[in-house]
Amino acid sequence: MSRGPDKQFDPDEALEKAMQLFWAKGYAATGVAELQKQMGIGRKSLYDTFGNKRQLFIKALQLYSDSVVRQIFSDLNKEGSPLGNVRRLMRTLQECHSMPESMGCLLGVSMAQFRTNDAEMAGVLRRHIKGVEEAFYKTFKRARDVGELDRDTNVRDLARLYMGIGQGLALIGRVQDAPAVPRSIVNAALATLKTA
Amino acid sequence: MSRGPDKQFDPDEALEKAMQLFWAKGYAATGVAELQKQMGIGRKSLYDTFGNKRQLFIKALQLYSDSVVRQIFSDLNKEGSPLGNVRRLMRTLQECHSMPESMGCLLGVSMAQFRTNDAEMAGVLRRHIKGVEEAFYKTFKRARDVGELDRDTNVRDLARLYMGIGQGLALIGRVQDAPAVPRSIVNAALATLKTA
DNA sequence: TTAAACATAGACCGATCGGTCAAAGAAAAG
DNA sequence: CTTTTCTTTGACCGATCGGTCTATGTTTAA
Repeated sequence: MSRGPDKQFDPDEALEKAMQLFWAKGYAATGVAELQKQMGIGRKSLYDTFGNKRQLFIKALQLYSDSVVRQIFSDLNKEGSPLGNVRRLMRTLQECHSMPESMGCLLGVSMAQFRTNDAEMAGVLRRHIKGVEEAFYKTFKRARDVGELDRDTNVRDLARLYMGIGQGLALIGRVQDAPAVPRSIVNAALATLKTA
Repeated sequence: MSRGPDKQFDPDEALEKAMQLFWAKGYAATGVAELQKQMGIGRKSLYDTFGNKRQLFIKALQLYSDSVVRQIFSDLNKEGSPLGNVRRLMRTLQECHSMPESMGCLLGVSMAQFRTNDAEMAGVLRRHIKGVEEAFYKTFKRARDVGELDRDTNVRDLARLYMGIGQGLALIGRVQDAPAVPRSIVNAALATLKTA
C-alpha cells in the first residue's frame, strides 16, 4: 500500500484566500480562474479539494460565519458590564466599517445574492443570523438580570435589532467614504441603551 | 427629412422589467439574454435604447431609488404625528420584508455588489442613502419641534440609524422565511421612540 | 413611388464561464 | 530499482458571457 505525496498547499490558507475574493466581489462576479490565481493552486487541485465553485463558496461562508460568531460571543462575554461589552463591540464595528476599503460582512453580502428560493444557501445564512442574534440575546438578558436594562425590556427583540443594525452598518460601510454615517448609526443605537 | 417608425415597446415598462430581474438576481448573475426575454425586446433595441448592461442597471437603480425615496417622503409627511408616521412606515416595511418572496431593497442588494472602488456606482448608492436619511431627518426634527422627542435628541444620528435599520431589515428579509425576526427588529426600534 | 431614417430580429464575434481530463511528476511501499 | 497512489499542471470542453452588425422590415417626408 502507498499513500502518495501530500498536498503542496494548505487547504485552510487557500480557503481563506478564496473567502477574501468572494467577500470583495460577490459570488457571481468571482471567476474560477481568479480564485485559482489568488489561492495559488491549480484547477484540478481546487476541484479535488473543494468540489466546485459553489461548495467552495459555502465552505468560505461557514469559515467566515464561525469566526465572526465566535468573535462576537467572546467580545460580549468579557467580564464586566454586559452593556459595556455591547457598547465596546458596537464601537469596534463602527470603526471597522468606517475604513475606506471596508467590505462589509461576507454573510450580509451573500444575503444580497441569494434568496429563500435557494434553500441550502438560505440555510447557511439563517444559521449565521441566528448565531449573532443568540450572542446578543444572552448578553442583553444578562444585562437585564443585573439591572442594566429595565425589567420589562424584550431582550429577544433587542437582540434581533442589534443583529439587524450590524448588518445595515456593514452594508453601508461598503459604499460610504466618510466615517460620519457609521458613527451616527452607532451613536443613536447606543443612546437607546441608557440605563433605566 | 424623415423620422422613421416609433419604438414598438415602452422603454419605461421595459426598464421596470429589467429592474425586477436585477433586483431578484443581482447585477453579475443577470445575463443580457435573460434581460431581453423579460423585457420582451430584441438585443439591438436594448443596446440602442439603454447603452449597455451597466448603463441599463444604473438607470434601473435610479428609477428604483427615485420611486422609493419619493414614497418614503410622502409617507413621512402625512398630516398628524410625525412619530406616528414613522411608526406606520416601519410597520409597512416590516410587513413588506416579511413576505415569503421578499427581495429586499434593490439599492441594498447593490451595495453588496459594488464598493467605493467603483466611483460611479458608489455615487448612485450614496445619493440614495442620503435621500432616505433626509426624509427621516426632516420628520424627526419635526417630531422634536412638536415635543414628541426630547429637546436634546440628536435627530441626525437618529435618522441615520433608521435608514440603517431599514437596510438591515430589507437584507434579512431576503433569506428569512418566518415573520418573527422582522417583527422583532421593528418592535425594538419603535420601542426606543417612546415619548420623553 | 422613391428615398431617407428609423426599428426589428437574430446571426455572429471573441472572450470568458464553470468544469473535466489526460499526461507528467513526486512520494511512499515493496 | 519498480510499482502504486497521490498531486500537479494546463490543455481542453461545450456553454454562455457582453456586445456588434447585417439584413430586413416599417414608417414618414418628399
